[in-house]
Amino acid sequence: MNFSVSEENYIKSIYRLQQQQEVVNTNSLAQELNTRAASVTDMLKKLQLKKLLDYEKYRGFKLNAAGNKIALTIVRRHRLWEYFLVTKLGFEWDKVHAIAEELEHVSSIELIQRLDSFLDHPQTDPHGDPIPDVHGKFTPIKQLNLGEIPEKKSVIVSSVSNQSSEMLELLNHNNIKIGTGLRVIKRFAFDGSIEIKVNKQATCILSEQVSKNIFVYHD
Amino acid sequence: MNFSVSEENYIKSIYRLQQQQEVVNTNSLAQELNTRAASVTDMLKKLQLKKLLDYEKYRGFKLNAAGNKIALTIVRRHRLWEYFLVTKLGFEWDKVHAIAEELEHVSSIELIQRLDSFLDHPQTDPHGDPIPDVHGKFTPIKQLNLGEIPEKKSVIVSSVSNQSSEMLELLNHNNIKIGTGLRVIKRFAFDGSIEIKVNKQATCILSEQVSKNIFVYHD
DNA sequence: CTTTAAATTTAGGTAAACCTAAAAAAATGT
DNA sequence: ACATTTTTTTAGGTTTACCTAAATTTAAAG
Repeated sequence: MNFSVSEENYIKSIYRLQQQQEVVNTNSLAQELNTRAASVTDMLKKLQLKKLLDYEKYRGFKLNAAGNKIALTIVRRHRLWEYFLVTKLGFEWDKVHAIAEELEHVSSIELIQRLDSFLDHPQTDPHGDPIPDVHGKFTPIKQLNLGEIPEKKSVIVSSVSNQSSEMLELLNHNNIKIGTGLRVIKRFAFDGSIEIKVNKQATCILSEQVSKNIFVYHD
Repeated sequence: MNFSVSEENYIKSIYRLQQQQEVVNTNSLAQELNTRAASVTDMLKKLQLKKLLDYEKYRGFKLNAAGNKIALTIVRRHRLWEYFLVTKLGFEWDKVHAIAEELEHVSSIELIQRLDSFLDHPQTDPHGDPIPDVHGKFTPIKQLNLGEIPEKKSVIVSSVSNQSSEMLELLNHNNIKIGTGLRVIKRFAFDGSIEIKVNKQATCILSEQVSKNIFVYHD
């Protein structure tokens, strides 16, 4: 079956929210998509009609197996294009999200197959997120939230969940990228901010809001 | 200014028709876009309002300077993507048109700049058509129509104007591609078909309809 | 020079994807 | 338990890009 750009964006956003909350609600999806709750309800009906969604009025909704599969092909396209933009065209990793957001809707199956080969079947995108294979399978990296790493622990940055330009600009400023080694020096109970050492060199302070969006794995 | 996918497709089609006819008419544009005359009229008003079009009711229309410039940036994007698909992803030259048709609407200026550099600033697309530069400039190759080449003349294929899969399949079958040497053996007055020798080897017959869509330059 | 035919535009309507405002259901506080 | 707040849905409207059918303009033919 074939989906409109709007439908694909809804599917992708529902998928993303499901990583955090088992069942998604109308308002959070509206916020995610920069639209209004009433518009979301309209689209939910449509996606339910197309049998991609488990949806009970007033009770929330989630993608079913079919919906999940489609979400994963969109995620796959998005992350392959991001990888292309960074490794082949030389974009900075914080500039690719918006462009990949457009490219991901070009739906030729052969295009994505060939792009994948051309890029030598990359496993993760420039933000460290895994790229699903043709069947939607991927090995999730067991990631820990930087906001929960205790003092004196050393870790390596694996991915960043909030990919806004503002967020990534801040990370760039502090020389933090995928693969960077971090060590938590001090944790401030007052506001949840943490002091960290970056690559065994400079130290910096990250707000709780920032550290919650950084995922890491053990050194 | 920013244009919808529909607007861009109209602009591109008007540009293409203008290569053949100075002033474009509603019906031929409707046919080109696989839509109805009434829909075309709707869009003409819109494009005129946006000051991209010289349009006189019932009298035909053409792109003005602003419209032309936009057409050329779309053509540039389309041809760069076609070049990418063939040289980097290994697509056959007759399979890329539809995909480039989607990719061309991704509008990031930086994307196209970087793609152009990545491809080493190609001058022509896989069909032999010149790729306009950032300013819309390109050097048109002086091309002759194969349908008008006299008997016993040898020429080289420079481009193909009808890029339908069917047309290109036929050319592939006869081993004709950009750069192929052709010699007109005989011209049949009855139906305008011609007998040609391909690469000094096999001979084949091309209908007038086909030969009219092949452009060549002197050997 | 009028009649007919062809091309084009207008009028009015549809579907997709949005919106605001009001109604309905669910959650919350006392 | 019931009133209030929050969340969600419904009702009805807008815009874009289509459509058909009818009216208008231009071109062609006798």
